[in-house]
Amino acid sequence: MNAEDLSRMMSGSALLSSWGAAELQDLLERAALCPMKKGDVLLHQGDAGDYLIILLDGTIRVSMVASNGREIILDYLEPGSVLGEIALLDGGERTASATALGEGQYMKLSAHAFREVLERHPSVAWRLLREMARRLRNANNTIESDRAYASGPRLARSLQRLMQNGAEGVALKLSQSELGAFAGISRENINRQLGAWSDAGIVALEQGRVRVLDMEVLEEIAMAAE
Amino acid sequence: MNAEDLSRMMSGSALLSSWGAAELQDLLERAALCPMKKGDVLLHQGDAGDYLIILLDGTIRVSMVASNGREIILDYLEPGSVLGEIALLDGGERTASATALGEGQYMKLSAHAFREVLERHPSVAWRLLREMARRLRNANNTIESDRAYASGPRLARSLQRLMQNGAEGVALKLSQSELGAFAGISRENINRQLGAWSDAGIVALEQGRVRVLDMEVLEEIAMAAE
DNA sequence: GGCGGCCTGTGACACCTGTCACACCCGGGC
DNA sequence: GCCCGGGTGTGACAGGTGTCACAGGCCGCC
Repeated sequence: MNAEDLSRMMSGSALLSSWGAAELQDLLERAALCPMKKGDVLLHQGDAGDYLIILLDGTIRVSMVASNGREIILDYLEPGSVLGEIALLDGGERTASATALGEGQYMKLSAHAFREVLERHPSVAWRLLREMARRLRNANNTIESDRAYASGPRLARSLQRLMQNGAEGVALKLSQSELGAFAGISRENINRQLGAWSDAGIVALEQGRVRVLDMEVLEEIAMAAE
Repeated sequence: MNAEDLSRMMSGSALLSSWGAAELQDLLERAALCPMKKGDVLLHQGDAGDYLIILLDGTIRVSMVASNGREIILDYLEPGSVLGEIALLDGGERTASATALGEGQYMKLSAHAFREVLERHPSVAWRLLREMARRLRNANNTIESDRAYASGPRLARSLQRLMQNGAEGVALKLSQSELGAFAGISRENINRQLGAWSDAGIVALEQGRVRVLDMEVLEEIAMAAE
Protein backbone atom coordinates (compact mmCIF):
# COMPACT_ATOMS: atom_id res chain seq x y z
CA MET A 1 0.00 0.00 0.00
CA ASN A 2 1.35 3.43 -0.86
CA ALA A 3 0.54 6.91 0.34
CA GLU A 4 -2.07 7.33 -2.36
CA ASP A 5 -4.08 4.27 -1.37
CA LEU A 6 -3.77 5.37 2.19
CA SER A 7 -5.15 8.83 1.71
CA ARG A 8 -7.98 7.45 -0.42
CA MET A 9 -8.84 5.05 2.37
CA MET A 10 -8.59 7.73 5.00
CA SER A 11 -10.88 10.14 3.24
CA GLY A 12 -13.59 7.51 3.20
CA SER A 13 -13.86 7.25 6.98
CA ALA A 14 -14.37 9.99 9.50
CA LEU A 15 -12.48 8.00 12.10
CA LEU A 16 -9.51 7.25 9.89
CA SER A 17 -9.16 10.76 8.55
CA SER A 18 -8.69 11.95 12.12
CA TRP A 19 -5.47 9.96 12.21
CA GLY A 20 -2.54 12.04 11.08
CA ALA A 21 -0.94 11.08 7.80
CA ALA A 22 2.49 10.86 9.40
CA GLU A 23 1.18 8.57 12.11
CA LEU A 24 -0.47 6.21 9.67
CA GLN A 25 2.52 6.17 7.38
CA ASP A 26 4.72 5.30 10.30
CA LEU A 27 2.35 2.59 11.37
CA LEU A 28 2.26 1.10 7.90
CA GLU A 29 6.01 0.79 7.83
CA ARG A 30 5.96 -1.38 10.92
CA ALA A 31 2.72 -3.26 10.50
CA ALA A 32 1.58 -6.19 8.45
CA LEU A 33 -1.22 -5.26 6.10
CA CYS A 34 -3.78 -8.04 5.94
CA PRO A 35 -6.87 -8.63 3.85
CA MET A 36 -9.88 -10.25 5.44
CA LYS A 37 -13.02 -11.89 4.16
CA LYS A 38 -16.38 -12.72 5.66
CA GLY A 39 -16.10 -15.05 8.62
CA ASP A 40 -12.39 -14.60 9.23
CA VAL A 41 -11.59 -14.62 12.92
CA LEU A 42 -8.97 -11.95 13.61
CA LEU A 43 -8.81 -12.47 17.34
CA HIS A 44 -9.65 -15.57 19.29
CA GLN A 45 -11.07 -15.40 22.80
CA GLY A 46 -8.71 -17.16 25.18
CA ASP A 47 -5.57 -16.84 23.07
CA ALA A 48 -2.51 -15.00 24.24
CA GLY A 49 -2.62 -11.48 22.88
CA ASP A 50 0.67 -10.25 21.54
CA TYR A 51 -0.54 -8.09 18.71
CA LEU A 52 -2.90 -5.26 18.03
CA ILE A 53 -5.17 -4.56 15.09
CA ILE A 54 -6.26 -1.35 13.43
CA LEU A 55 -9.21 -1.77 11.13
CA LEU A 56 -8.80 0.03 7.81
CA ASP A 57 -11.74 -1.19 5.82
CA GLY A 58 -14.75 -3.37 6.53
CA THR A 59 -16.79 -4.18 9.64
CA ILE A 60 -15.94 -6.40 12.57
CA ARG A 61 -18.08 -8.02 15.21
CA VAL A 62 -16.62 -8.31 18.70
CA SER A 63 -18.17 -11.13 20.69
CA MET A 64 -17.51 -13.53 23.50
CA VAL A 65 -19.09 -16.81 24.42
CA ALA A 66 -20.10 -17.03 28.03
CA SER A 67 -19.53 -20.33 29.79
CA ASN A 68 -23.22 -21.13 29.49
CA GLY A 69 -22.57 -21.32 25.77
CA ARG A 70 -24.52 -18.29 24.63
CA GLU A 71 -22.89 -15.64 22.57
CA ILE A 72 -22.57 -12.06 23.78
CA ILE A 73 -21.99 -9.46 21.10
CA LEU A 74 -20.07 -6.58 22.62
CA ASP A 75 -19.68 -4.23 19.71
CA TYR A 76 -19.53 -3.68 15.97
CA LEU A 77 -16.43 -1.83 14.83
CA GLU A 78 -15.95 0.49 11.87
CA PRO A 79 -12.76 1.44 10.02
CA GLY A 80 -10.39 3.39 12.22
CA SER A 81 -11.12 1.29 15.28
CA VAL A 82 -8.35 -0.24 17.32
CA LEU A 83 -8.86 -3.69 18.75
CA GLY A 84 -6.94 -6.18 20.77
CA GLU A 85 -5.49 -3.54 23.10
CA ILE A 86 -6.72 -5.12 26.31
CA ALA A 87 -4.77 -8.35 26.11
CA LEU A 88 -1.79 -6.57 24.58
CA LEU A 89 -1.60 -4.05 27.40
CA ASP A 90 -2.21 -6.24 30.41
CA GLY A 91 -0.66 -9.40 29.11
CA GLY A 92 -3.74 -11.51 29.77
CA GLU A 93 -5.84 -13.65 27.47
CA ARG A 94 -8.01 -12.18 24.78
CA THR A 95 -11.33 -11.35 26.36
CA ALA A 96 -13.32 -11.64 23.17
CA SER A 97 -13.20 -12.78 19.57
CA ALA A 98 -13.27 -10.52 16.54
CA THR A 99 -14.93 -11.71 13.35
CA ALA A 100 -15.02 -10.05 9.96
CA LEU A 101 -18.51 -9.39 8.66
CA GLY A 102 -17.32 -8.94 5.09
CA GLU A 103 -14.37 -8.11 2.89
CA GLY A 104 -11.91 -5.67 4.35
CA GLN A 105 -8.39 -4.81 5.29
CA TYR A 106 -6.55 -4.28 8.53
CA MET A 107 -3.14 -3.58 10.03
CA LYS A 108 -1.56 -6.05 12.40
CA LEU A 109 0.94 -4.53 14.79
CA SER A 110 3.27 -6.52 17.02
CA ALA A 111 3.64 -5.50 20.64
CA HIS A 112 7.13 -4.31 19.89
CA ALA A 113 6.12 -2.22 16.89
CA PHE A 114 3.23 -0.79 18.86
CA ARG A 115 5.53 0.29 21.62
CA GLU A 116 7.86 1.90 19.12
CA VAL A 117 5.09 3.88 17.48
CA LEU A 118 3.78 4.97 20.87
CA GLU A 119 7.16 6.38 21.74
CA ARG A 120 7.55 8.22 18.47
CA HIS A 121 4.01 9.56 18.40
CA PRO A 122 2.57 10.55 21.76
CA SER A 123 -0.55 11.57 19.86
CA VAL A 124 -1.19 7.90 19.14
CA ALA A 125 -1.22 7.21 22.85
CA TRP A 126 -3.64 10.06 23.30
CA ARG A 127 -5.86 8.70 20.58
CA LEU A 128 -5.82 5.23 22.08
CA LEU A 129 -6.66 6.60 25.50
CA ARG A 130 -9.64 8.40 24.04
CA GLU A 131 -10.81 5.29 22.26
CA MET A 132 -10.55 3.23 25.43
CA ALA A 133 -12.42 5.89 27.36
CA ARG A 134 -15.21 5.65 24.81
CA ARG A 135 -15.27 1.91 25.18
CA LEU A 136 -15.35 2.08 28.97
CA ARG A 137 -18.25 4.50 28.81
CA ASN A 138 -20.02 2.07 26.53
CA ALA A 139 -19.37 -0.82 28.85
CA ASN A 140 -20.70 1.11 31.84
CA ASN A 141 -23.80 1.98 29.90
CA THR A 142 -24.30 -1.66 29.05
CA ILE A 143 -23.96 -2.64 32.68
CA GLU A 144 -26.48 -0.02 33.67
CA SER A 145 -28.91 -1.21 31.00
CA ASP A 146 -28.52 -4.83 32.02
CA ARG A 147 -29.03 -4.10 35.68
CA ALA A 148 -31.70 -1.45 35.73
CA TYR A 149 -33.85 -1.81 32.66
CA ALA A 150 -36.45 -4.32 31.55
CA SER A 151 -36.18 -5.94 28.17
CA GLY A 152 -38.14 -3.29 26.25
CA PRO A 153 -35.99 -0.28 27.07
CA ARG A 154 -32.91 -2.41 26.80
CA LEU A 155 -33.76 -3.33 23.24
CA ALA A 156 -34.53 0.30 22.47
CA ARG A 157 -31.12 1.28 23.79
CA SER A 158 -29.43 -1.39 21.71
CA LEU A 159 -31.16 -0.14 18.59
CA GLN A 160 -30.08 3.39 19.40
CA ARG A 161 -26.50 2.25 19.74
CA LEU A 162 -26.66 0.47 16.42
CA MET A 163 -28.19 3.51 14.74
CA GLN A 164 -25.33 5.81 15.72
CA ASN A 165 -24.13 5.87 12.16
CA GLY A 166 -27.34 5.94 10.21
CA ALA A 167 -30.37 8.14 9.93
CA GLU A 168 -33.93 7.25 10.82
CA GLY A 169 -35.40 4.92 8.23
CA VAL A 170 -32.16 3.11 7.61
CA ALA A 171 -32.44 -0.65 7.84
CA LEU A 172 -30.18 -2.46 10.27
CA LYS A 173 -29.02 -5.67 8.64
CA LEU A 174 -29.29 -7.99 11.60
CA SER A 175 -31.13 -11.17 12.31
CA GLN A 176 -33.26 -11.14 15.43
CA SER A 177 -31.00 -13.76 17.00
CA GLU A 178 -28.07 -11.45 16.54
CA LEU A 179 -29.98 -8.55 18.02
CA GLY A 180 -30.73 -10.80 20.96
CA ALA A 181 -27.06 -11.57 21.50
CA PHE A 182 -26.32 -7.86 21.35
CA ALA A 183 -29.07 -6.78 23.72
CA GLY A 184 -28.93 -9.77 26.05
CA ILE A 185 -32.47 -10.90 25.37
CA SER A 186 -33.77 -14.20 24.02
CA ARG A 187 -34.57 -14.37 20.32
CA GLU A 188 -38.24 -15.05 21.02
CA ASN A 189 -38.68 -12.00 23.20
CA ILE A 190 -36.87 -9.83 20.69
CA ASN A 191 -39.42 -10.99 18.19
CA ARG A 192 -42.38 -10.27 20.45
CA GLN A 193 -41.08 -6.83 21.35
CA LEU A 194 -40.35 -5.92 17.75
CA GLY A 195 -43.76 -7.22 16.76
CA ALA A 196 -45.45 -4.88 19.20
CA TRP A 197 -43.36 -1.95 18.00
CA SER A 198 -44.10 -2.84 14.43
CA ASP A 199 -47.85 -2.71 15.16
CA ALA A 200 -47.30 0.68 16.75
CA GLY A 201 -45.46 1.92 13.68
CA ILE A 202 -42.19 2.45 15.49
CA VAL A 203 -40.21 -0.01 13.41
CA ALA A 204 -40.70 -1.99 10.22
CA LEU A 205 -39.63 -5.61 9.99
CA GLU A 206 -38.09 -7.14 6.90
CA GLN A 207 -36.30 -10.40 6.31
CA GLY A 208 -33.05 -10.21 8.23
CA ARG A 209 -33.49 -6.50 8.79
CA VAL A 210 -35.05 -3.97 11.13
CA ARG A 211 -35.94 -0.49 9.97
CA VAL A 212 -36.37 2.15 12.63
CA LEU A 213 -39.17 4.53 11.70
CA ASP A 214 -39.67 6.66 14.78
CA MET A 215 -36.54 7.48 16.71
CA GLU A 216 -38.38 9.86 19.02
CA VAL A 217 -40.65 7.25 20.50
CA LEU A 218 -37.77 4.82 20.69
CA GLU A 219 -35.81 7.35 22.66
CA GLU A 220 -38.68 7.76 25.09
CA ILE A 221 -38.88 4.02 25.57
CA ALA A 222 -35.12 3.86 26.11
CA MET A 223 -35.41 6.32 28.98
CA ALA A 224 -38.26 4.62 30.81
CA ALA A 225 -37.20 2.42 33.67
CA GLU A 226 -39.69 -0.25 32.57
CA MET B 1 4.13 17.16 50.92
CA ASN B 2 7.84 16.55 50.42
CA ALA B 3 9.83 13.73 48.91
CA GLU B 4 10.06 12.01 52.25
CA ASP B 5 6.33 11.84 52.83
CA LEU B 6 5.97 10.69 49.29
CA SER B 7 8.36 7.80 49.53
CA ARG B 8 6.82 6.74 52.82
CA MET B 9 3.41 6.70 51.18
CA MET B 10 4.68 4.86 48.17
CA SER B 11 6.30 2.10 50.12
CA GLY B 12 2.97 1.36 51.77
CA SER B 13 1.20 0.42 48.57
CA ALA B 14 2.21 -2.02 45.90
CA LEU B 15 0.44 0.00 43.26
CA LEU B 16 2.00 3.29 44.22
CA SER B 17 5.50 1.95 44.53
CA SER B 18 5.28 0.87 40.93
CA TRP B 19 5.07 4.53 39.99
CA GLY B 20 8.49 5.99 39.40
CA ALA B 21 9.70 8.55 41.92
CA ALA B 22 10.43 11.08 39.19
CA GLU B 23 6.93 10.70 37.79
CA LEU B 24 5.24 11.19 41.11
CA GLN B 25 7.41 14.13 42.00
CA ASP B 26 6.57 15.75 38.71
CA LEU B 27 2.89 15.08 39.28
CA LEU B 28 2.99 16.60 42.72
CA GLU B 29 4.45 19.82 41.37
CA ARG B 30 1.45 20.29 39.11
CA ALA B 31 -1.33 18.77 41.16
CA ALA B 32 -3.38 19.91 44.08
CA LEU B 33 -2.97 17.67 47.08
CA CYS B 34 -6.30 17.14 48.81
CA PRO B 35 -7.34 15.42 52.03
CA MET B 36 -10.61 13.54 52.12
CA LYS B 37 -12.82 12.19 54.85
CA LYS B 38 -15.57 9.60 54.98
CA GLY B 39 -18.48 10.47 52.74
CA ASP B 40 -16.69 13.08 50.63
CA VAL B 41 -17.79 12.93 47.01
CA LEU B 42 -14.73 13.43 44.82
CA LEU B 43 -16.52 13.03 41.53
CA HIS B 44 -20.15 13.61 40.78
CA GLN B 45 -22.01 11.61 38.16
CA GLY B 46 -23.31 13.96 35.47
CA ASP B 47 -20.83 16.77 36.07
CA ALA B 48 -18.46 17.98 33.43
CA GLY B 49 -15.12 16.25 33.94
CA ASP B 50 -12.14 18.53 33.59
CA TYR B 51 -9.84 16.98 36.13
CA LEU B 52 -8.34 13.67 37.05
CA ILE B 53 -7.64 12.10 40.41
CA ILE B 54 -4.90 9.84 41.65
CA LEU B 55 -5.66 8.19 44.94
CA LEU B 56 -2.74 8.26 47.37
CA ASP B 57 -4.27 7.00 50.57
CA GLY B 58 -7.64 5.60 51.56
CA THR B 59 -10.39 3.71 49.76
CA ILE B 60 -12.93 4.98 47.26
CA ARG B 61 -16.22 3.56 46.09
CA VAL B 62 -17.16 4.13 42.47
CA SER B 63 -20.90 3.99 41.88
CA MET B 64 -23.65 5.22 39.63
CA VAL B 65 -27.34 5.55 40.14
CA ALA B 66 -29.39 4.08 37.34
CA SER B 67 -32.47 5.96 36.27
CA ASN B 68 -34.65 3.50 38.15
CA GLY B 69 -33.06 4.94 41.24
CA ARG B 70 -31.05 1.96 42.38
CA GLU B 71 -27.38 2.26 43.00
CA ILE B 72 -24.82 0.28 41.03
CA ILE B 73 -21.42 -0.10 42.64
CA LEU B 74 -18.83 -0.47 39.91
CA ASP B 75 -15.64 -0.80 41.88
CA TYR B 76 -13.66 -0.16 45.04
CA LEU B 77 -10.35 1.58 44.47
CA GLU B 78 -7.12 1.33 46.42
CA PRO B 79 -4.22 3.80 46.63
CA GLY B 80 -2.44 4.17 43.31
CA SER B 81 -5.64 4.05 41.30
CA VAL B 82 -6.42 6.68 38.73
CA LEU B 83 -10.00 7.85 38.40
CA GLY B 84 -11.96 10.32 36.36
CA GLU B 85 -10.07 9.52 33.16
CA ILE B 86 -13.14 8.70 31.10
CA ALA B 87 -14.80 12.09 31.21
CA LEU B 88 -11.45 13.86 31.04
CA LEU B 89 -10.43 12.01 27.90
CA ASP B 90 -13.62 12.06 25.91
CA GLY B 91 -15.00 15.34 27.15
CA GLY B 92 -18.31 13.88 28.21
CA GLU B 93 -20.09 13.85 31.55
CA ARG B 94 -18.81 11.87 34.49
CA THR B 95 -20.23 8.39 34.17
CA ALA B 96 -20.12 7.65 37.87
CA SER B 97 -19.60 9.16 41.31
CA ALA B 98 -16.63 8.53 43.56
CA THR B 99 -17.09 8.54 47.32
CA ALA B 100 -14.46 8.30 50.04
CA LEU B 101 -15.00 5.39 52.42
CA GLY B 102 -12.72 6.90 55.05
CA GLU B 103 -9.89 9.30 55.67
CA GLY B 104 -7.38 9.63 52.89
CA GLN B 105 -5.49 11.79 50.51
CA TYR B 106 -5.49 12.28 46.77
CA MET B 107 -3.99 14.33 43.96
CA LYS B 108 -6.22 16.41 41.73
CA LEU B 109 -4.80 17.08 38.30
CA SER B 110 -6.23 19.55 35.81
CA ALA B 111 -6.66 18.51 32.20
CA HIS B 112 -3.85 20.82 31.25
CA ALA B 113 -1.46 19.53 33.87
CA PHE B 114 -2.35 15.99 32.94
CA ARG B 115 -1.51 16.62 29.33
CA GLU B 116 1.80 18.18 30.31
CA VAL B 117 2.78 15.22 32.44
CA LEU B 118 1.78 12.81 29.70
CA GLU B 119 4.08 14.56 27.29
CA ARG B 120 7.00 14.60 29.67
CA HIS B 121 6.55 11.02 30.83
CA PRO B 122 5.39 8.59 28.19
CA SER B 123 5.58 5.94 30.87
CA VAL B 124 2.61 7.58 32.55
CA ALA B 125 0.59 7.11 29.38
CA TRP B 126 1.64 3.51 29.32
CA ARG B 127 0.61 3.07 32.92
CA LEU B 128 -2.75 4.65 32.30
CA LEU B 129 -3.33 2.47 29.27
CA ARG B 130 -2.65 -0.60 31.35
CA GLU B 131 -4.99 0.57 34.07
CA MET B 132 -7.77 1.21 31.59
CA ALA B 133 -7.19 -2.18 30.01
CA ARG B 134 -7.64 -3.74 33.42
CA ARG B 135 -10.83 -1.82 33.91
CA LEU B 136 -12.20 -2.81 30.52
CA ARG B 137 -11.48 -6.44 31.26
CA ASN B 138 -13.34 -6.04 34.53
CA ALA B 139 -16.28 -4.44 32.81
CA ASN B 140 -16.48 -7.21 30.24
CA ASN B 141 -16.41 -9.77 33.00
CA THR B 142 -19.23 -7.99 34.74
CA ILE B 143 -21.28 -7.97 31.56
CA GLU B 144 -20.67 -11.66 31.10
CA SER B 145 -21.69 -12.37 34.69
CA ASP B 146 -24.82 -10.29 34.41
CA ARG B 147 -25.89 -11.92 31.17
CA ALA B 148 -24.95 -15.52 31.61
CA TYR B 149 -25.02 -16.39 35.27
CA ALA B 150 -27.76 -16.90 37.81
CA SER B 151 -27.64 -15.02 41.06
CA GLY B 152 -25.66 -17.64 42.99
CA PRO B 153 -22.57 -17.75 40.78
CA ARG B 154 -22.80 -14.02 40.28
CA LEU B 155 -22.56 -13.42 44.00
CA ALA B 156 -19.69 -15.87 44.22
CA ARG B 157 -17.86 -13.96 41.49
CA SER B 158 -18.47 -10.68 43.26
CA LEU B 159 -17.06 -12.06 46.46
CA GLN B 160 -14.02 -13.31 44.58
CA ARG B 161 -13.46 -9.89 43.12
CA LEU B 162 -13.70 -8.31 46.54
CA MET B 163 -11.29 -10.86 47.99
CA GLN B 164 -8.53 -10.04 45.52
CA ASN B 165 -6.54 -8.36 48.22
CA GLY B 166 -7.20 -10.53 51.21
CA ALA B 167 -6.68 -14.13 52.19
CA GLU B 168 -9.34 -16.69 52.98
CA GLY B 169 -10.88 -16.03 56.35
CA VAL B 170 -10.65 -12.27 56.04
CA ALA B 171 -13.91 -10.46 56.73
CA LEU B 172 -15.29 -8.18 54.05
CA LYS B 173 -16.71 -5.12 55.73
CA LEU B 174 -19.85 -4.71 53.67
CA SER B 175 -23.52 -4.60 54.43
CA GLN B 176 -25.66 -7.00 52.45
CA SER B 177 -27.35 -4.08 50.71
CA GLU B 178 -24.00 -2.90 49.50
CA LEU B 179 -23.09 -6.37 48.31
CA GLY B 180 -26.37 -6.36 46.44
CA ALA B 181 -25.55 -3.10 44.70
CA PHE B 182 -22.18 -4.52 43.75
CA ALA B 183 -23.44 -7.85 42.46
CA GLY B 184 -26.69 -6.61 40.95
CA ILE B 185 -28.92 -8.71 43.18
CA SER B 186 -31.65 -7.63 45.57
CA ARG B 187 -30.73 -7.34 49.22
CA GLU B 188 -33.21 -10.07 50.19
CA ASN B 189 -31.78 -12.60 47.79
CA ILE B 190 -28.25 -11.80 48.86
CA ASN B 191 -29.36 -12.65 52.35
CA ARG B 192 -30.98 -15.93 51.30
CA GLN B 193 -27.95 -16.97 49.28
CA LEU B 194 -25.51 -16.09 52.04
CA GLY B 195 -27.72 -17.89 54.51
CA ALA B 196 -27.52 -21.08 52.48
CA TRP B 197 -23.75 -20.77 52.14
CA SER B 198 -23.43 -20.09 55.82
CA ASP B 199 -25.30 -23.33 56.59
CA ALA B 200 -22.92 -25.10 54.23
CA GLY B 201 -19.91 -23.63 56.01
CA ILE B 202 -18.70 -21.70 53.00
CA VAL B 203 -19.01 -18.30 54.62
CA ALA B 204 -19.61 -16.88 58.07
CA LEU B 205 -21.97 -13.98 58.65
CA GLU B 206 -21.30 -11.20 61.11
CA GLN B 207 -22.90 -7.84 61.62
CA GLY B 208 -22.03 -5.76 58.59
CA ARG B 209 -19.44 -8.29 57.49
CA VAL B 210 -19.01 -11.45 55.49
CA ARG B 211 -16.16 -13.83 56.15
CA VAL B 212 -15.23 -16.21 53.37
CA LEU B 213 -14.21 -19.57 54.78
CA ASP B 214 -13.92 -21.83 51.78
CA MET B 215 -12.57 -20.16 48.65
CA GLU B 216 -12.36 -23.47 46.79
CA VAL B 217 -16.05 -24.20 46.90
CA LEU B 218 -16.80 -20.59 46.13
CA GLU B 219 -14.63 -20.85 43.06
CA GLU B 220 -16.53 -23.92 41.92
CA ILE B 221 -19.82 -22.11 42.34
CA ALA B 222 -18.48 -19.13 40.43
CA MET B 223 -17.72 -21.34 37.44
CA ALA B 224 -21.08 -23.11 37.26
CA ALA B 225 -23.48 -21.67 34.74
CA GLU B 226 -26.30 -21.92 37.26
C1' DG C 1 -30.57 3.59 79.81
C1' DG C 2 -33.67 4.41 76.14
C1' DC C 3 -34.36 5.35 71.54
C1' DG C 4 -33.96 5.38 66.63
C1' DG C 5 -31.72 3.87 62.60
C1' DC C 6 -29.63 0.58 59.98
C1' DC C 7 -28.92 -4.05 59.20
C1' DT C 8 -30.54 -8.81 59.06
C1' DG C 9 -33.85 -12.63 58.52
C1' DT C 10 -38.04 -14.69 56.16
C1' DG C 11 -42.53 -15.63 54.05
C1' DA C 12 -45.89 -14.81 50.19
C1' DC C 13 -46.59 -13.47 45.72
C1' DA C 14 -46.67 -11.60 41.09
C1' DC C 15 -44.39 -11.14 37.04
C1' DC C 16 -40.94 -11.24 33.78
C1' DT C 17 -38.14 -13.95 30.90
C1' DG C 18 -36.03 -17.94 29.17
C1' DT C 19 -37.14 -22.43 27.31
C1' DC C 20 -39.41 -25.73 24.56
C1' DA C 21 -42.21 -26.86 20.77
C1' DC C 22 -43.95 -26.20 16.49
C1' DA C 23 -45.57 -23.97 12.01
C1' DC C 24 -44.48 -20.98 8.40
C1' DC C 25 -41.93 -18.17 5.24
C1' DC C 26 -38.29 -16.96 2.29
C1' DG C 27 -34.20 -17.45 -0.40
C1' DG C 28 -30.63 -20.04 -2.59
C1' DG C 29 -28.37 -24.07 -4.50
C1' DC C 30 -28.60 -28.26 -6.99
C1' DG D 1 -38.70 -26.78 -9.43
C1' DC D 2 -37.63 -28.77 -5.09
C1' DC D 3 -35.59 -29.10 -0.99
C1' DC D 4 -33.22 -27.38 2.91
C1' DG D 5 -31.46 -24.18 6.19
C1' DG D 6 -31.87 -20.12 8.54
C1' DG D 7 -34.87 -16.69 9.91
C1' DT D 8 -39.47 -15.50 11.72
C1' DG D 9 -43.97 -15.81 14.35
C1' DT D 10 -46.54 -17.71 18.59
C1' DG D 11 -48.40 -20.39 22.36
C1' DA D 12 -47.73 -22.84 26.87
C1' DC D 13 -45.10 -23.24 30.78
C1' DA D 14 -41.91 -23.24 34.64
C1' DG D 15 -38.65 -21.08 37.36
C1' DG D 16 -36.06 -17.32 39.04
C1' DT D 17 -36.05 -12.80 40.99
C1' DG D 18 -37.70 -8.57 42.53
C1' DT D 19 -41.08 -6.59 45.59
C1' DC D 20 -43.73 -5.97 49.59
C1' DA D 21 -44.45 -6.70 54.32
C1' DC D 22 -43.05 -7.34 58.71
C1' DA D 23 -40.24 -9.00 62.89
C1' DG D 24 -36.22 -8.92 65.35
C1' DG D 25 -31.26 -7.64 66.47
C1' DC D 26 -27.33 -4.82 67.02
C1' DC D 27 -25.19 -0.46 67.60
C1' DG D 28 -24.29 4.19 68.67
C1' DC D 29 -26.05 8.53 70.18
C1' DC D 30 -28.44 11.67 72.98
